[in-house]
Amino acid sequence: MSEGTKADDIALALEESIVSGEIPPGSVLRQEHLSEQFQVSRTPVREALRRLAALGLVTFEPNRGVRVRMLSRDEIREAFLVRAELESLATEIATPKMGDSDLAELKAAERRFSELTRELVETSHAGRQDLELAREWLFANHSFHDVIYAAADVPLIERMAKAARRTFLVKPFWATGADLDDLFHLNDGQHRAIREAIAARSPEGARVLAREHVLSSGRLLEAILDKVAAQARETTAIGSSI
Amino acid sequence: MSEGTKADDIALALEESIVSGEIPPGSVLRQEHLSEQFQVSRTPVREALRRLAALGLVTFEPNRGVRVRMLSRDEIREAFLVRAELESLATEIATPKMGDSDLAELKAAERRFSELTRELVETSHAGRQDLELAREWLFANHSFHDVIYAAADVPLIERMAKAARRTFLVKPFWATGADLDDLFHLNDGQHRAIREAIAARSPEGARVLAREHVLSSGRLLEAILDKVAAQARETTAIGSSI
DNA sequence: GTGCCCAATTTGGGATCCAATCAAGTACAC
DNA sequence: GTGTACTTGATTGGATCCCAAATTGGGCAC
Repeated sequence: MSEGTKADDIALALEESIVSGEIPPGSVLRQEHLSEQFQVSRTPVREALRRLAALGLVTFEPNRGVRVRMLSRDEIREAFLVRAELESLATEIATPKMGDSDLAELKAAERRFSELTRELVETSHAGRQDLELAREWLFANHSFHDVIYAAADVPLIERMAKAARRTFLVKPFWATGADLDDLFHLNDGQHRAIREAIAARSPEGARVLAREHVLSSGRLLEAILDKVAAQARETTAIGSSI
Repeated sequence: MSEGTKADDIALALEESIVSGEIPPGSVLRQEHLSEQFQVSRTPVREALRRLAALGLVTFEPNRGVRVRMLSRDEIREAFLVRAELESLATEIATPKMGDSDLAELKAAERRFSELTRELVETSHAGRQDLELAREWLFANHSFHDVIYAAADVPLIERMAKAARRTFLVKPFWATGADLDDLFHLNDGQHRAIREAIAARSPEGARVLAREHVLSSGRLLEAILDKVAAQARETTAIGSSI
């Protein structure tokens, strides 16, 4: 439809669904079901799944099916380690290359992210769970970093960093609470620091800040996962007492 | 045959052929031809190709075919930048984790690589072109680094670094000559320096050395490519005068 | 030489079909 | 009741045949 082959379209659509949490980790993807859903035969579906498998988003379990990968805590931490490394490199490379318009774009992305962070925290305090807001928030975060990738203009880094970034699932992000506000706002503030270092033409400074920022994002995600896990345990406990 | 599905087997076989230079960059892979070659139908062949495409080894050109990617100088340089970054991280992580047996293994790999480097340089001086030797040499180089990856025990880093490493094609490596000996032996010596830093339990030192080593490997490869290009120009000039 | 049209390939994809495999249930022995 | 073997149903991996659309490489007129 949009562009290229059906297999590509399906792969992209599935990728979106998986990253956004619409299809939860651990699910088994039935070929026939997908072929109905996308109104195609099994052939392009299977090709799309092969692609996702190569990207590490799903795993083939021969004769049993394709399962959406479930990442362990270790794997998530590793993904942030890798991202920290790649992103600091990208930032270093991008710094001397960024013109005024790039910096303006960066500032706009920073501002949008700030707003959404505030919204997300408020919504969360109000006890609501807004998946769409969480998705936008995550998207805004990515946008900020994408400006840097685009300026660095090293496709391989961008590809790999984005691959590592797919561990950053949307789903848990409505599950915040007062005790995480600091982490959220820290995360937010770091964007500004990075931008200022870039504007000050300090590749080394920007590099160090970018690294620290990604690692700190990782700690935020881990804190959120802990919280979700704790909530799940609580729910289970209540459930079992009924 | 070996393990898993046919699509996986084919993908692995093709990957080997491409990296080893048996299938040169720029070739178009015909589905029917491959299905005859591997004695299977087009179905698993196409799935294998999708996987290779996701790994970045080939590109789908809709309705025209699948082409083995041809990397530009820029892309090759970028791949080494990324590898330098990932490898220095892996080395830092691996350093405190490596036991005596790991260090022994590393030393063995280092020694084997030294021998093959000597052989490769000698063979090259004698004017012979031994593709099999070049392949072994490259394999020995990879083995050294693989010991470190294994010790670091971070699968994501390993996967990504190996993806970046596939730019390191075997083919040009018989094309050495006297003026590259220094680079070859420098490269060789750096392995020793890295191992010694690891043995001295200096993660930061090992990290810096690993980074410098990969970047220097990149310079070696670029020098080789220049040489090959120069030879090709020469050959063309002679050819055109006939 | 340039432009245009046609035929041959080749791909993307659909529709069927089948063997191997696995999950789950069932029967059976103990 | 528990453990084991058998049967069954669902699903996958793959083969085979099919066809429309796109690309390519001429040939042919001009």
